[in-house]
Amino acid sequence: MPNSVKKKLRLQDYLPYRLSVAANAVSNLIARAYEDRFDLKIPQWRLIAVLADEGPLTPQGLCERTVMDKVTVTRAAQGLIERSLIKREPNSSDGRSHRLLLTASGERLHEQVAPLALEYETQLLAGIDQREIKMLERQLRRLEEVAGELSRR
Amino acid sequence: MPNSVKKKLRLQDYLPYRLSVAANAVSNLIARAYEDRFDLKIPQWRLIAVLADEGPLTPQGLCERTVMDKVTVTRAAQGLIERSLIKREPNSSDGRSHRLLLTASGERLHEQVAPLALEYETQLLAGIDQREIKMLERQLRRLEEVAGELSRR
DNA sequence: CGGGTGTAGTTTCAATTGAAACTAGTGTAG
DNA sequence: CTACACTAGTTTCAATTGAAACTACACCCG
Repeated sequence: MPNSVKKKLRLQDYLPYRLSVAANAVSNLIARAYEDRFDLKIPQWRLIAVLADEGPLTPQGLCERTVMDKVTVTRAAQGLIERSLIKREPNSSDGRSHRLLLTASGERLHEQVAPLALEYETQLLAGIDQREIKMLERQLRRLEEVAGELSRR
Repeated sequence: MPNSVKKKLRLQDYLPYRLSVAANAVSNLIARAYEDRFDLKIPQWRLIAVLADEGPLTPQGLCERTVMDKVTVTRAAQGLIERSLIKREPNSSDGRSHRLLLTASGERLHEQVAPLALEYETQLLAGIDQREIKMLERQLRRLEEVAGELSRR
């Protein structure tokens, strides 16, 4: 593109806008589903998903894997502990920290939520072919990375 | 895919998660830029962008075009009115409503923000070819639409 | 060791959000 | 007309968010 061609700005076609709108629509859908059926907020659901997938982790580790603030992790964990879906164990290697892990009932809950989560994903992606899905995922990761770099300047 | 193949759930590969993370990274980047340089919040910037593109609109019209709540629009507009970037005119055809439009200084501000906005978009999409960009946009619109439909049941 | 600097997690507080209540004007049916 | 149901926009209130302060422990240096 010759750089003399100035693109006009239309919010409707502006990528950050489209991205935000799409993400909100999807988030709201899923948030309502988990809230209604399992009384889980999204941060709580994320902790459960990660703990089920990776096993015990410190809050720190959960922050990294969920890209959530440590405050958000603390609070999500408190809620789950109250419901005995996860529990704490001391962290022998660092007394400031602790390990969080699913209880048996947390695991059972996860076994219920996971299929629903996958079902939503399937519905959302229905009619998009496998190749495009891969590409979409790649681009989302790339956007995240580039945005991260730009903001670190 | 034979439906006996059960996909395992990994948060890292879960589309709604990736979408949310990417959108947050991009939003935060842009939000900081506008805030720092122009003292604009994202809802305010959206109003300006739409008014510059489409001319005077009612709050209602702005809700539709920005996919924001009417409360959010009211508040964003209040802030802009205080700074005289937009103004109100009575709506002759409906006394409950009014029209919002950019002032001269609002237009000047828009002329400053728009190039920055486009520059960010360019940076974010750098290295993705035109065809893939179109596809990404199409998929984001589709996700939004499907999510909307699913939530309306 | 003991003092100082750094880090993990929690708490506090102020800002942002959106649902629900509210206000004022519209439009229609009798 | 005028009463009633409805809609546009604003305000109120409670929930969510994250930055900053705080607490408790870790780790390094002399």
